[in-house]
Amino acid sequence: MARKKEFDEDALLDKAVELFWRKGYNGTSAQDLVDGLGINRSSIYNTYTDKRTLFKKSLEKYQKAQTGAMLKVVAQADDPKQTVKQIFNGLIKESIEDTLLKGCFMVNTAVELAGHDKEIGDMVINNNQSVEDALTKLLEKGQQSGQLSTKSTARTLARFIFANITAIRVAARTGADEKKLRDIADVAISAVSG
Amino acid sequence: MARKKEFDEDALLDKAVELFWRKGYNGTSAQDLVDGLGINRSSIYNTYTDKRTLFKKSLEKYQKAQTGAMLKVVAQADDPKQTVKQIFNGLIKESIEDTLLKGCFMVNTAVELAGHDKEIGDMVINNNQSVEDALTKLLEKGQQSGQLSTKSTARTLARFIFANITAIRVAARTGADEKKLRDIADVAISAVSG
DNA sequence: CTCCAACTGGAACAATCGTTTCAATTTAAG
DNA sequence: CTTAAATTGAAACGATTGTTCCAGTTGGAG
Repeated sequence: MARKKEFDEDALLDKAVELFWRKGYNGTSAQDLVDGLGINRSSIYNTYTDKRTLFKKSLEKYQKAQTGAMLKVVAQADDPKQTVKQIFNGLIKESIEDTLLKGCFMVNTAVELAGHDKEIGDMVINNNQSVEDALTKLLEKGQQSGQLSTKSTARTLARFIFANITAIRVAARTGADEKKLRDIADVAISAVSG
Repeated sequence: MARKKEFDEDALLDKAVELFWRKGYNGTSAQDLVDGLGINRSSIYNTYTDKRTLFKKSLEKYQKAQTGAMLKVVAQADDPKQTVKQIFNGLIKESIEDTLLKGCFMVNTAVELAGHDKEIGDMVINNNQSVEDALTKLLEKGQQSGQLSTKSTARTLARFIFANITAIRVAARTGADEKKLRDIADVAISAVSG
């Protein structure tokens, strides 16, 4: 047999996520990847085929982590209204700690590529649908327990909550301060409350 | 004296806006500009200095048009709640007619560049502030007439409305259908209603 | 020790990037 | 008609793009 793989593909992918997340697909050059991943140009190409493939794998990894966390939160939620609040609190905390103004990798990709790259656009759409579905389940529970507003369907409320999450992440990318993000979250939360 | 300017700089800028809006700064090449503007490479450079300057002028033109329209709507508003509804209706109409999935030039730029180009980031921040201010005035009027909720300050509500406008434009860029956009707008409107 | 694959370093690829330059042409004003 | 500025076409710039290739080196399994 032969030599073992020296680098941890998974850790490498994390670095790629970081780069693409911060500077986007077009903004990240092959040289940026060589510098940022810390492995040789050749190794990048024979491990990940090409830049676009690496980008797709990075986005996929990010989305699995993100949707995974969301599904976990929803599954464990015994107090849906409190869970919604926690989701926003976590988001705001992340955002104000995000000094590099990365925002959300999925939102950034949606804006940069979804319009002219069908395959990547579909990844974004599928992710959005997963999150919307998870939020719908969460809000349904809250409606059944009388905690949340029943003036709209759970799905409608889920789309609204998802929209406000998106908006907060866009605002974070422009460096909006905590107060602005808090305002958005507060009104959004009260809108879905009974 | 000498020859007159042959092309209409303003009409040319509109074409540049269109290009940058659709494909972003990094996604639009000098060649795209030559093809899209329909004038010579040399003419582009001696009229607009360089690509980045042309981009800034394009963004500036877009923002003047956008903020101008918003200020006009707010100034003429005698029924603030109805005006908010009209803003969302117009937005949704624009979005579903936006078959090229352009979204909003300002939002796209915020996501692509605001994080790593300070000067352009400031243009985005200033624009956002103008829109927020205009919306604040509008919502104040509605609060005074008892039409709109006074559970939050007008500025807080304005930030919330602005956030939902942003979210709708991001969603539009991924090709979201009218129903999804409508859901967001409806809950947002009811959230600011008394 | 040998073998073979993983990996490295670096050169090189053609293509495209943004930009500059220049001679030729067009057009309006004097 | 002359003059001068506006505009064009095309070539060329060096830099960087994404990608490939290959000759070495490394290191674990047989």
